[in-house]
Amino acid sequence: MPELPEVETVKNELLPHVIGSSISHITLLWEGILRQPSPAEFHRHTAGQRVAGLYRRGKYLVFSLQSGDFLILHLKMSGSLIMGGDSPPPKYTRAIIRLDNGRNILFLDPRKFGTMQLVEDSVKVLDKLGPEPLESGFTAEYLVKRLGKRHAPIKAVLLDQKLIAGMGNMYADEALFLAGIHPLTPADRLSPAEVRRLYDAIRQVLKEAIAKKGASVSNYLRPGGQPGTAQTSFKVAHRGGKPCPTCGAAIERIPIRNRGSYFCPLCQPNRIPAGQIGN
DNA sequence: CTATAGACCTGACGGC
DNA sequence: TGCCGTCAGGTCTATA
Repeated sequence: MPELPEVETVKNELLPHVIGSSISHITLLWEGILRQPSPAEFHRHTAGQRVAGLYRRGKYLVFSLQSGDFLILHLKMSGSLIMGGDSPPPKYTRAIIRLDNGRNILFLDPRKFGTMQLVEDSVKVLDKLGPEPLESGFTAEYLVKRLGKRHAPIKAVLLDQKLIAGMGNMYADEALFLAGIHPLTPADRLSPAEVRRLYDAIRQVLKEAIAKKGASVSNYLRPGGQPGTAQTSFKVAHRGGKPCPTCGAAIERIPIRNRGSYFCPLCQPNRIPAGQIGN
């Protein structure tokens, strides 16, 4: 699942292929991928445009075009961007960004959740996101302040993109494990010391995952077609029933907000009195 | 403002 | 062999 480290890797590895080259045409094999504008407008405003910059914001990938427009992509759960040539596109290819250097960027997405949109102003799409967790706007003080106002389970709150841009299910589980915090703990019941531990854990988990080029647990592949390796060092995420690397206890999986949450019942003890569980 | 459920999608996998 | 339920889960919208 592409989260911050995966999108960061895609951006880094796509960068040398796109900067300075121009889009000759974007083929939409499944029109539903396009949010806005209409396909006709979209083609008219992307054809011939030079790519001036490529950025990541949260889990969004942003191409800034010579015209001043922004092409904004989101891979959601099953999307990946793969560099290709002229051979027939593989199954699940939903769009092809054709560049004038002969290279193609294939947008693969089996589950059709991914999106693409062209906007004049990126603010409307990106401004609702909270701070980047690896940049200076994200501080322990900020996290203490914001978590103190939220009573929902910390796991659910960590996934709120208005709080931390780019956090996703896998890395939220890993960060909570590293900080020794049970995922159901109400956010406003964490002590400042615990929030500081969580702050450090979030940044550590994301940095390590970027160094390993992201995690390939299902569909995610890097632009060159290679998998990332961050999943090999997961302690709890997607490891239900397997032994905790610290204490050996079986990793548990519980649904929180309809999302699988993996944790170690011994290393992340539940401090909620019986009867109060049941969000 | 916060919180939560449902919708959007399709494939892999396990049980019978 | 096939059928069914579960799991994967980011974000938007509606509702309280």
